[in-house]
This record gives sequence, C-alpha cells and structure tokens, in this order.
Amino acid sequence: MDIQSNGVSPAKCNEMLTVCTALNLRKASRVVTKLFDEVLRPIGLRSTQLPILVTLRLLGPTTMSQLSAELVMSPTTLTRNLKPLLKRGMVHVLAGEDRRTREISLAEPGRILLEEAVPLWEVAQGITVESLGQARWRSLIDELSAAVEVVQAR
Amino acid sequence: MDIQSNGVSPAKCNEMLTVCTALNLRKASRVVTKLFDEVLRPIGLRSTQLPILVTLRLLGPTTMSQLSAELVMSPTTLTRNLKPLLKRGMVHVLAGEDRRTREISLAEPGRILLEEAVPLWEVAQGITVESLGQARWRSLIDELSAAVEVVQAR
DNA sequence: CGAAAATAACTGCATATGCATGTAAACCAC
DNA sequence: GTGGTTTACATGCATATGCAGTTATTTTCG
Repeated sequence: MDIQSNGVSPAKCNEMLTVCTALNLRKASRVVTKLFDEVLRPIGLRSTQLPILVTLRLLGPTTMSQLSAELVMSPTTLTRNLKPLLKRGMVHVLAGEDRRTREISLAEPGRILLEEAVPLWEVAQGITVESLGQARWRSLIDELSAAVEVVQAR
Repeated sequence: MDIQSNGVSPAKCNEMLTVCTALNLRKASRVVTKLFDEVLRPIGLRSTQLPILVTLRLLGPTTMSQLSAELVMSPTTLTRNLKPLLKRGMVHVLAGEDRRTREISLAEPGRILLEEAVPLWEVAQGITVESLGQARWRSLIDELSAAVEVVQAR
C-alpha cells in the first residue's frame, strides 16, 4: 500500500515467518529430529537411518529406486544415507539380476539393531504424542501425509 | 504377541512407517522444501536462506544467538548457513559491542534480494495452500507451531 | 584485583539433502 | 544386430544439520 517502497514491510515479514509452510515444516522437523536422535543415540542410530531398516524389513530385498520411492527420498540421498549403515554391516548391497540395479537387504546385525531400536522409538514417539496430545498429534500426522501426497503429485 | 521373536513384526514396521512423527515431518519437509527451492531458484535463494533475510529485516542488527533462537536453529548451523549469504554480500557480519558476539545485519543487496524473493515465495506458498486446501493447511500450520513449542520446551 | 565459571561463537567430524552430470546396462527401433 | 534412447545408480559440488570440543571474552566471586 506504500506509495514508495522502503523494502519489504515488517508486517509482511511477520506474515512470512508465521505462515510459511516450508519454514514451519523445517523448524518442526529440526526439533523433532533432534528428539529422536537423542533417544536413539545409545544404539548409534539416526532418525534417518531407522526408517531405512524398517522399510527393508518390510519390503525384503529391494532396489535403490524402490526404497527411495518408499521413503520419499531422492535416490541420490539414499545412496549416501546407506553408507553409514553399510559400513556398520547393517545392510547388504549386492548386484541385482538387472545389473544396473542393486539388491539392498537387511543384514542380520541390522535385524538385531532394529529390534533394539523399537523400544527407543516408542519412547521418542510417545513423547511427541503426549506433548501434542492425541487429537492434535493424530491431526498432524494426517495432514503431513496429505501434504506429502498432494505436493509430490503436483 | 508371538511366542518366539523372528524379528520385528511386519505389522509393527507398518505402524512405525505410518505414524512416526519424525519420519512424517522429514518426508513432508523434503517434499515442500524441494518445491520452494524450485520456485526460488531463479534468484539463487534456498529455502533456508530466505527466512534468514526476513528475520534480519524484522529484527534489525542482531547477534548469532538471537537469530538462531528466532529461527529455531542451532547456532552451529546458523554459522554455516550464513556463509553463502555472506559470500554473496547479502548480509554484514561485524564484531559486536560485547566482543564475543557478532552483529549480523541485512546488507543493501540483501534488502533488494528479499524484495525479489517475496513474489516468488507467494507462488510457492500459494501452491502449498491450494494443494492442501485452506482448512487443512491452516490446521497444519497451527499444529506445526504447537509441535515446535511443546517439543522444544520439553 | 585475579582466578574460576559462564557465555558467544567457531571448527572438526559425521551425516543429510538434492542438482547436474557421468557411466553402465537394458531396451527399442529399424 | 547395431545405434539411439531410456533407465538405474554413482559422483562432484554446494548447502543443511548438530554434537563435541576449542577459543576468546565477559562475568562472578573470593
């Protein structure tokens, strides 16, 4: 509404910080990831690594593409994220039948680590649910799922 | 319920992937960040950098601690995130009166870049709001804010 | 005042994230 | 069946993220 601009208005700045979808997601992501990382630290797992083990347990041997699609993560990122798990012998990576592909699978130590991780995950998960309250938390999860679906499909 | 364990049950794995607060936040964060990055690319700004400029515009000259608290970001991370902006001359970093601190401020090119960024931000923001629908989006923002508050205060 | 404690920021390390590009294998068309 | 296209994955580059530990300064207290 200003006749001559003196930069973006404070009001606009406030609005951007308050309602920005990306910023709010990133902030919440940082805070919650930090919580899960703390709880998982005793067994040396990161928030990003646990879902990889869980997905492998569920899918059985699979390819990079499949796994990255399942995790909604770029194949590039998955390549790197597998490295620490591979170094610790938690997963196997073999050449696939189609020799362009890799066959990723959960190694025995990974299966055991996953078992150890579940109770810790329950703790971290419980903290988030209780902190937000069941109703609010349920709502959050629903909307996050919806967001992933609709924005990705765009 | 199994009498003898054969690893974490598929049902449990499914549950973890579906309801994990950290995983859902990270997935949504990746997808939405990617959208904002795409839209902001023409002016060479990342999703993380825009909020820094906006916050500086709002706070005026400030310190690392203040800025990082405002952004809900570790001071460590802020140190690195400022580097690309500093290299491009978008921000000033001077010694503070208390010589342990730095005085961070928005440089003139940063002020201009911020003006260019606003209409692009509106586009990305609009896409997320429309994709989710006003009601769902509003709800999402509210719950994300709540999540940051309660989990951080924990 | 001077030593210990507290504070602000940075660095080394490890991982996370994705674009652009490279490489190899499979597929497809003629 | 060979040459172009497509597919699957990896690498180089740049940034994002935070812990542990370091350095410089300030504050606190005997």
